[in-house]
Amino acid sequence: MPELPEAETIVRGLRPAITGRTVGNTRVLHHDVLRQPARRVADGVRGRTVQGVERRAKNIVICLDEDRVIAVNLGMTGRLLPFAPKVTPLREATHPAVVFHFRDGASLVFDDTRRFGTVECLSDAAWRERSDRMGPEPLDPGYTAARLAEALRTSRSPIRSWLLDQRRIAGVGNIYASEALHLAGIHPERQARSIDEEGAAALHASIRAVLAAAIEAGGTTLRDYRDADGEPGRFARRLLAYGRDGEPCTRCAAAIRRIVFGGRSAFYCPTCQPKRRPRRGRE
DNA sequence: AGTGTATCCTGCAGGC
DNA sequence: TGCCTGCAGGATACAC
Repeated sequence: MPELPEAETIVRGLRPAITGRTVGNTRVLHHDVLRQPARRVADGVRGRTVQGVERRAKNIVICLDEDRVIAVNLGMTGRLLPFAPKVTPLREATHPAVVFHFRDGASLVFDDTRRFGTVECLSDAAWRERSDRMGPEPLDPGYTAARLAEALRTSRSPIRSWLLDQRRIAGVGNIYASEALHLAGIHPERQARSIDEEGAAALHASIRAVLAAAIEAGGTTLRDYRDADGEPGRFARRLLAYGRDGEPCTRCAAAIRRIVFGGRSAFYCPTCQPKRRPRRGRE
């Protein structure tokens, strides 16, 4: 569920809520969200203090002192809910999977209905290695249109699939892939390498614009997503393509279509996003 | 290097 | 009301 803007929104809310707090006991209610023994997580975080909270792609990284991080991937329905001292976290969460108790009585709950999310305790080096395998951050100032164009040049995969591949670009998921392609006027099934410099520049600008606008709006809530304060995002009503099949395109009024490939739905406007590259100049 | 399929899980909407 | 099917912001493993 949560893509880059949702993860970013959570990070911003979490940072002031947990930075400076020291972890005490950890309670694991659902072991399947861990990728390592519960003991290793509990021992790895106990006694360590939160130095900061960061985001990488769709992951939330809680940085502890003494060379440790808690890396959280929210999957489809994951939430990270901080609670103040004296609040009973298990009474507030609906599907608690892991509870981190801080020594001052505050707590942090990883709550995940479907439990596709993951929680890991890693050394800084192990996390860096993981992070190095992920593609560039689209909002990074160093991520240029030329860089995107170059990366697209050799790939035969459909651009929507390309955008979802976290090794090629970080943080884009199914919602914002559809939105960015709609804004850029590119059909989701177009081969990545068929997109020329101009198209890549449009896509680059669209990806950044839609991600930035979604962060500004606190993310997109379709059903489950909530920020660290439990609030839904406000970007859902600004979606122009995702989930709008049958509705008129806001630009040309043609009906938005839904197609399925790569096992997932893609939404696009058949006229604004032609499958063949639009011809330039005279016929 | 691609694609399709299945898997992990729960919940909700829609059809009958 | 109940039962069924299909669908869902992700990631990965597999066969072809």
